[in-house]
Amino acid sequence: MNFSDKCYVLLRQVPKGKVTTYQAIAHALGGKAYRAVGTAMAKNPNPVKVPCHRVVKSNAGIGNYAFGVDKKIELLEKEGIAVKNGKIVNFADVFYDFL
DNA sequence: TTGGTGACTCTGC
DNA sequence: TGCAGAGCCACCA
Repeated sequence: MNFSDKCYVLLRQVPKGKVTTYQAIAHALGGKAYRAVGTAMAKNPNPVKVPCHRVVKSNAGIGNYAFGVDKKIELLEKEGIAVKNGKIVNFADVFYDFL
């Protein structure tokens, strides 16, 4: 299992209605490979099984998404996560940590 | 083997 | 408080 696969496994633990961050995933994998997490998400082979739209920036920003930021926001709002001005509303409430 | 790249983060000003 | 630059790390050619 490579780094990307580990990212995907962690991500699948994030329940619907919650989000996590690139930073949290990197820390859970025992490092500071924030950018590598982003790279892994960008190459996500199966967006259906791996909810990469639930990964946001550590400052509550949306970050990016393979199908566009608008699509990412749409998916998040469908799960009950409010997004305003490109940021997660009540970020602390919906944040999922792997600890 | 190595250098470039990127869906980011952190720190200093 | 906001911005810019440096740093980080895995992946790929």
